[in-house]
Amino acid sequence: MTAGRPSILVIEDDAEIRRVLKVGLGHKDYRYLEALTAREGTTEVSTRNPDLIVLDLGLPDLDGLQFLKELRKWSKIPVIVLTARGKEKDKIKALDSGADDYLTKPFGMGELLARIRAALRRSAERHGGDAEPVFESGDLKIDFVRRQVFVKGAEVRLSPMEYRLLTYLARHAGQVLTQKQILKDVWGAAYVEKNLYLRVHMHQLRHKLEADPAQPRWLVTESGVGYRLRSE
Amino acid sequence: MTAGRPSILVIEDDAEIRRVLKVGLGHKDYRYLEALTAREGTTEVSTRNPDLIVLDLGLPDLDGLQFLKELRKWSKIPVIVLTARGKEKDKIKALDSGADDYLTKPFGMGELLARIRAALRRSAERHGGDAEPVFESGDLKIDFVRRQVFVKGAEVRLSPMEYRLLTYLARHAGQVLTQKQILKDVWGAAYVEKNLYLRVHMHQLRHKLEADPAQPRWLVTESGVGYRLRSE
DNA sequence: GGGCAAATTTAACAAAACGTTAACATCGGA
DNA sequence: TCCGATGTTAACGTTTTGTTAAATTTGCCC
Repeated sequence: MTAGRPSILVIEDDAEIRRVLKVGLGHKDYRYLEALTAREGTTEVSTRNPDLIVLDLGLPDLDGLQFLKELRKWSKIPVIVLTARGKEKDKIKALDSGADDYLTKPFGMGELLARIRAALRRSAERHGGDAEPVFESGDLKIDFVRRQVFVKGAEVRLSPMEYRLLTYLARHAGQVLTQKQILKDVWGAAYVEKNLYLRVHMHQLRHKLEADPAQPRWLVTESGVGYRLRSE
Repeated sequence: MTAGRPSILVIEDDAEIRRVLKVGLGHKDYRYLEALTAREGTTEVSTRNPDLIVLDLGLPDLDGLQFLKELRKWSKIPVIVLTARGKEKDKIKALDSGADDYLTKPFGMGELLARIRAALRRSAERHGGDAEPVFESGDLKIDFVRRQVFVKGAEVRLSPMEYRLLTYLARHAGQVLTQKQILKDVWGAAYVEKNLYLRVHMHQLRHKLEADPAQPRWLVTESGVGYRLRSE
């Protein structure tokens, strides 16, 4: 909501986790809403119009994934997904279905709050409408108009593919992107299986942009999932 | 004049008026081009890419107004319209359709020349952004008013095409321009596929301007994309 | 309008950049 | 310690860009 505090809808069947989240979120910065099932979640979303959703993938009635897919047909509300450890497949499927970020249980409240802040910030920028003509984070700078990339003020020369890949990551800065998503959007739908392309080009980008390519500061890999361009 | 004069396309069916304009325009300051019909005018525009158009509204085949509307879908070339006395309605419609100025017949040559100068100046300003009369970067200097180019203070002779290409790059200095963009704006819309023209002329420009043409300092290529004139 | 010089357009070929691929190394979790 | 996922490197083939010179067109003076 534009006025007052942002509202966060938690869709979660486990009472213990709900209790923790209610305490952690509802106190001062956010308005806390909750739903115990996907069905209930759907009505909550359409009647309360929350600013962000925290969704547990292991729901009793309807699969959380199914809920997400349905939601994405008509809404772009940011969704942070909670998964049980080891359910890597579900996590990736959720991201591919339009989730913005994920957290593996058990998680710390501090981390969840940080990810909520990041997602809300990205969402606000998206709504700001005008696509920023430059991206800046630390000493990495991308000028989309001039098609130039700088590290510490010095221009870096990128190939067409490298530039495409980097700008794609930058436009979704801070967000986890699955390998499939990246390949689909940067190379094209026919290339979703070509993970090697991504590895090689990511390596080249790190080589050109990172001070220490072995310890990347911006182009971080989310093992088992994909990559993320860290912002600031 | 080392770099060619602005070219003006006159679209006019009346032979007498054409004769007057040819004498008045074609003599020294401008290159005179002509077309007798709107159809002919369209091909002239797309193949010769003139700097300005003088258009008679009373054409035999297609209405001059119609021509103007079609033209404005793909080109911003300044157009000065000629109307017969009393056809006020047409005049207004022409301005609404994208004409830059108008003149009522009969008109004096002096007035037409003044309006042409004004329109060309406005057009140059539009393209240059700021109305800078000179471009300077390192020891490369372009005087847009005198149409002269200097390297380390010594004047360099450029062909008309070379000059057009260089000034186009200079007016977008620092920005990467795709081959298509350059071809469309420098050669004309009919030439967007003629990449070879661009390669050859770029080579000639480098030969004339760069200290080491193999390691260009200003006229850099953005592989897979296009070219860019680096500024300081 | 003919003829000359300059400019542009072609064509053929060379060089460089790029994407793709394979083979192998390394890392991190079970 | 094993295995899958990710990182690294170099080579290959293709596409893009550069180079040169010749053919054609254009502008222009007479």
